[in-house]
Amino acid sequence: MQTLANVIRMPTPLVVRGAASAGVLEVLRKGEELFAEGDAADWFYKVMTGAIRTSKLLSDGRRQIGAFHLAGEIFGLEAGEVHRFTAEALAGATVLAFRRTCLELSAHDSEALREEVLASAIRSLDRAQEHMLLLGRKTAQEKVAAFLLDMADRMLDGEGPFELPMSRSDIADYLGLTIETVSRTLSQFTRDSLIRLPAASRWIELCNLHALRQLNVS
Amino acid sequence: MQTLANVIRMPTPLVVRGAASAGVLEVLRKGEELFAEGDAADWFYKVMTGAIRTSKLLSDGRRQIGAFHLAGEIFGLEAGEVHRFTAEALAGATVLAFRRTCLELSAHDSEALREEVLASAIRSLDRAQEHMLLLGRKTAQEKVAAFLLDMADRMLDGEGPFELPMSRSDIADYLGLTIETVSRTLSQFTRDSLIRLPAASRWIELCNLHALRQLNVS
DNA sequence: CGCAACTTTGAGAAGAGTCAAGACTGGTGG
DNA sequence: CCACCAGTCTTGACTCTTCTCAAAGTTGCG
Repeated sequence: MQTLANVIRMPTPLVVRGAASAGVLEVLRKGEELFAEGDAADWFYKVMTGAIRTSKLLSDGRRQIGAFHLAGEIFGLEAGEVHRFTAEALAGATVLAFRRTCLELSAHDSEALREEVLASAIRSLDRAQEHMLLLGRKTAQEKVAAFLLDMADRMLDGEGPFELPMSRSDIADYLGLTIETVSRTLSQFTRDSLIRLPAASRWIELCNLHALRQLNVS
Repeated sequence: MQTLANVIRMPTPLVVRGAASAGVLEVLRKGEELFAEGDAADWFYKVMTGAIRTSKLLSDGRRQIGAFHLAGEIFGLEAGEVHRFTAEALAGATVLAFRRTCLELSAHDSEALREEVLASAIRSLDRAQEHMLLLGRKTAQEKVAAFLLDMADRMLDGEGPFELPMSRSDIADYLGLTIETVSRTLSQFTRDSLIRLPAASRWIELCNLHALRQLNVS
């Protein structure tokens, strides 16, 4: 189903100025795919609102989510001609799409965008390094604690419960665990009073930051 | 022992033109550290000869190697003021060092270097994505098969045995396994005639590429 | 309200880790 | 040139974390 996204992209693109340069705004609904592994990589994107997951699939269905991108982050830029991972909206999201060719023009129009893109690529690489350490060397408890602290840090301005934008399955595929292990670990954290799960399963409150940070070794 | 490296680095830096821009050549001996996690990130590097490993350590000593960099690859560029991982030479290696400030000058001198750096960052991100999939979702056998095929592809121009530049411990820390599991998996591959280990433990020959590629799911 | 999708929980299996010992390699010095 | 030693690698026995399979409990959307 291509609704708003296409309407906006095709007849008369809605060009937004600001951020860094000109871009085309796209509105995505929950679960909607922005691009898939193997698609031509003519565009790259910046998250305006909502959250995007980027993932890779093995032929037998095993999935690894490489990152959750929140507002302000740039993603989808490729070295080759095609995208090397899939990007989907976690819930509703809006993104600004940029033609990849923008970067190739040597006009200094694109100077600012270019710098933003390089900085963003380096930050993504940083995050990827950190995530490889988590995937390769941390225990299930450490992984879940790291994830919760990271999400709270990025989504929350202070204390209190907050709503995770992703399912247990997304969390599992991000942390290299199964949904059962994620669920069991959250239950254990609840029993140990590290967190509270107030009924609706995507809401969470971190109660014992100190203990969570101890689990989140570094 | 600081030999050529210091001679070159200190009195009158040997400036090399070519590649993309000016750089300072450094010679590293086996195991020598180029920079550590937390060091000021005033320089970034391009591998000229040999191989470099980049890694992160947890406080209790667990280590994750993020990448092995072979000739031609750029690494060590950071978003912040300090390096977020350690870089060490696997065996002897030479690298070209660039001042990070090169990139900040808007002169079009640095245009070409800048482009090379962005391309390199994107390629690194690509590799990181692929490696996260391996770390999070592949079995020990699949990890080792993927590693062997990748190394053979990067180090070898065709058939025949080749010498891995890294120890079992490096391989284990790269694949998120223990050295025992790496060793057992290589032994199993040998029993199954997928590879041959001709005495000297770092030499290896891939005998059954077809079977290895089947293990290396994608 | 009802059903599909998601989440939790349990029991058992298995892949990879740990601990321990022995073999091999490669470099050093006699 | 050979012997020795430290470091590296392999192998074995056993443990344990996490996965798998199964079922019951929730949630939330239509």
